[in-house]
Amino acid sequence: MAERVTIVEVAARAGVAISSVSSALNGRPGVSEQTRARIRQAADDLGFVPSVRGRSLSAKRAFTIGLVVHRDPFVLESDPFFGSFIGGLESVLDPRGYALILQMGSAADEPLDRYRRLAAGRRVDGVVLNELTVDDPRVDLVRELDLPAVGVNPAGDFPLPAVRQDDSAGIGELVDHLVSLGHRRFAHVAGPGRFVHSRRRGAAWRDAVVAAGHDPGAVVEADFTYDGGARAAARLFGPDAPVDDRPTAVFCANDLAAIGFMTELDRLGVRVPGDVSVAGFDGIELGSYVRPGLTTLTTAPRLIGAEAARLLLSSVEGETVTDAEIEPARLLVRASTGPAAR
Amino acid sequence: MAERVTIVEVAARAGVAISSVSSALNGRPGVSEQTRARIRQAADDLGFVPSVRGRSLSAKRAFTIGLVVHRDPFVLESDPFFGSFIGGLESVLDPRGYALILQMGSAADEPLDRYRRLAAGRRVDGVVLNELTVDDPRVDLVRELDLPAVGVNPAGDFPLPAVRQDDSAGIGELVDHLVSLGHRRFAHVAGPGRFVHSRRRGAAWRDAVVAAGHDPGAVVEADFTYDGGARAAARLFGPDAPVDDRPTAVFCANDLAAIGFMTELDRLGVRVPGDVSVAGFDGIELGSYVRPGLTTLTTAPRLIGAEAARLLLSSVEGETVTDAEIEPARLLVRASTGPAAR
DNA sequence: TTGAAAGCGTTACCAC
DNA sequence: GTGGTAACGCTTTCAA
Repeated sequence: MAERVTIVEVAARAGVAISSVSSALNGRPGVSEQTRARIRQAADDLGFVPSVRGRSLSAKRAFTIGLVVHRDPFVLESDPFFGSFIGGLESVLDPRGYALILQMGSAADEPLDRYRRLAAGRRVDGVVLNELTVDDPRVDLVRELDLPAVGVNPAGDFPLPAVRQDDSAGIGELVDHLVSLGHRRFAHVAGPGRFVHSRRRGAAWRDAVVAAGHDPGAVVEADFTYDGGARAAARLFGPDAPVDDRPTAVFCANDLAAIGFMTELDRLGVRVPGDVSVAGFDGIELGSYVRPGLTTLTTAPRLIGAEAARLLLSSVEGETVTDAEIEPARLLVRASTGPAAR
Repeated sequence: MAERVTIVEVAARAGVAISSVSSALNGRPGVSEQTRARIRQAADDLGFVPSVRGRSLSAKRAFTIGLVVHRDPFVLESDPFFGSFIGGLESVLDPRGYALILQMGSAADEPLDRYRRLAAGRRVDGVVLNELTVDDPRVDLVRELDLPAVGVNPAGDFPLPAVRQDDSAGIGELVDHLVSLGHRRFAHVAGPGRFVHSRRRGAAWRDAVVAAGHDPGAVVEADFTYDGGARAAARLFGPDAPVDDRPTAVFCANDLAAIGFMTELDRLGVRVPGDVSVAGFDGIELGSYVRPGLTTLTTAPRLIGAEAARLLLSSVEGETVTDAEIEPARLLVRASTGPAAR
C-alpha cells in the first residue's frame, strides 16, 4: 500500500504543531481562524484524511458497529429484510464516520461466540440485536461484555435501547378488512415460536379476531420460508386436511411464506381469493408481482435500520437514549383478499 | 465500555516484558518453552485477547476487507447471491482474524467515492470487486489507490487477481438438452449489457446455439429482476408479440427473472413446458419450489466468496496470487424444460 | 533468551 | 493561541 499522508506532514506544511492540526480539523476551539484556515488549506493540498487506526487507538473507539446474522445463508438468500435494513443502518453510520461489520453466524458455531470475539478484540463499539428470541441470551451477554447494543422490535420488557414498529394496529386493520368482506373462519401461518416477533404477530392476530367476535382458528407454525408456507397450505388444504370448517381467510406471518402458501393453494386447485383470502406481512417487492398481488402489511426496514443506527451511536457516544418508535405497519390491500365464499 | 485486559497486564502477571508476551503469543521464536507456557497461562487466566486497534496501528493493517454493494437496496432484497457469497467470504476471513465491512452504495452517491474513502481512512486492507461492468472504472481506481483487490468473474483480460466460474460448459449442456428435446426456435432474456457476466452468458448461449446449427433468436434485455423477467415474457408472448416464429425455448440470464418470466407466461395462458421451455441461471432455492420447478445452471456463490477472500488475503499479505477457478456451473434439469411442441 | 525502547497516527492535556 | 508530550495497545528492532 502506498504511503498515505499523516497529520505530521500536514503540520509541517502548515508550519504548526500536530496538536493544532488536530484541533483545527476537528473543529475544536483554541485555534485562531487564520491558522485554522491555513491548516485546512494544507490538509486539502495534501489530501489528508485521518487514519481510523490512529483515531481508534487514541479515542478508544473502533468507529465500527457490528451486525451478526444468525441464519443459515440459504435462508438469508430469500429474506428481503436485510438488504433494506442494512441500507438503513449504513445511511446513518456512514455520514458519521462509522462502518458496519457484518458477520454471518453459521448455524454450526455458537452464535454468542461471535459477539464475544467482536467485543474481546475491540472490533466494534456496539452491536444491533435483530430477530430477538424469547429470553434471548444475547441480552445478558452484551451486558456482561459491557457492549452497547440496541434491539429491533423486542418484547415489552426489553432492558436495552430499542426501536419498535407496532404491528397490532395494522393487523387490526387487516382483520377488520377481512371481517367486512364476510370472513368468519380464520387461520394463521405463524413464524417459529422462539422469535419475539413471531409471537407478537400471532398474538395481535388472535386478539383482533377475538375482539371482532370470531374464533381465531388454526395456527400452523412455519419457518418464514417459501417452502414452509407451501407446507402449511398443504396441511390446511391438502387431501389429508379436514374438509369442513376450512378457513376462508389466512394470515401468514411474512410475505415469503404467504407467497409459498398461495402457490401451493394454486397447485391444490384452491382459488385465491375466490376460495381463500391470503394476507402476508412485510411488504416485499415480490408481493406486488405475484398473481394475485399479495395483501400485506408494509413495514419499513430501511427506517428501522436508520433508527437502530442512530440509537446505537448515541449509546456508544454516551448520550442518554430513549427508544424509537417507527410509524406502524400499514395495511396494503391487493388482490389476494376478497369476499368470503358463500 | 469496561476496561479490557491489555498486553501490559499479561506481562506483569507473567513477570516478563511485553515484547516477550507478544513474541510468545504470536508463536515467534526467541522465547523459551518455559516462559512461553507461563505467558500463555497468564494470558488465559486474564482472558487476554489482543486489541485489533493496537495491532492495526502497529501492523499497518486494518484486518478488515471491504465489500461495496452497488445496487438499489430493493434489488438486493430479492437477490439470492449475496447471502451465500458473504457467507463464503466470512468463512475464510473470520478464522484468519479478518472482518468484513459491508457498504451499500446507494444509487444516488458516486459509488467510486466509497472506495476512495475506504482507502483514505485506511479502513480496509483490500476490497472485492463484484458485478463487474465492461471497462469497470473500479479497476483503475484500486490501482490508483494502491488498494489490493480481487475480481469476481471478470472479463478475460482482467488485470487483477480473480476468481472465475465457467458458465459456457453448462450453457452448452443446456443447449444440448434443449436441442435433444426437439427445440429449434430460441430466445434469450439477458441481463443489462454493461455487466460482464450478462455479456458472457449471452455470448455463451449464442455460441452454443449457433454451434448446434440453429438461430440464436431474439435477445430481450432485462435487469435480473422478477419484474424484468415478467416484462420480457409479455414482450415475447403478449398480445402485441408476433405470433409466428415464437420461441419454444427461452434461456433467462438468472433464475429470478426466469421465475418472473414463467409467472407471466402462466398469466398469458402459455404453458410451461408444454408450449415453451424455460431455463434460468443461478440455482436459487426458490427455483426448486415454484411450479414447474425451474431448470437452471447451479453456481456456487459460497465457494466463490471463499476463494475471493482467500485470494484477497494472500494479496494483502504480499504473497503472489494466481487466479482461482471454481468448478463450472452445472446443468440442473427440472420440470420447466420439456419436449418442443410440434 | 530477555527486556527496553521506538514507532504506528491520532487525540487530549498542559505548559508556555 | 500555540506547541510539546503523554497516552492509546501493540509489534519490532536491537542491546544486553
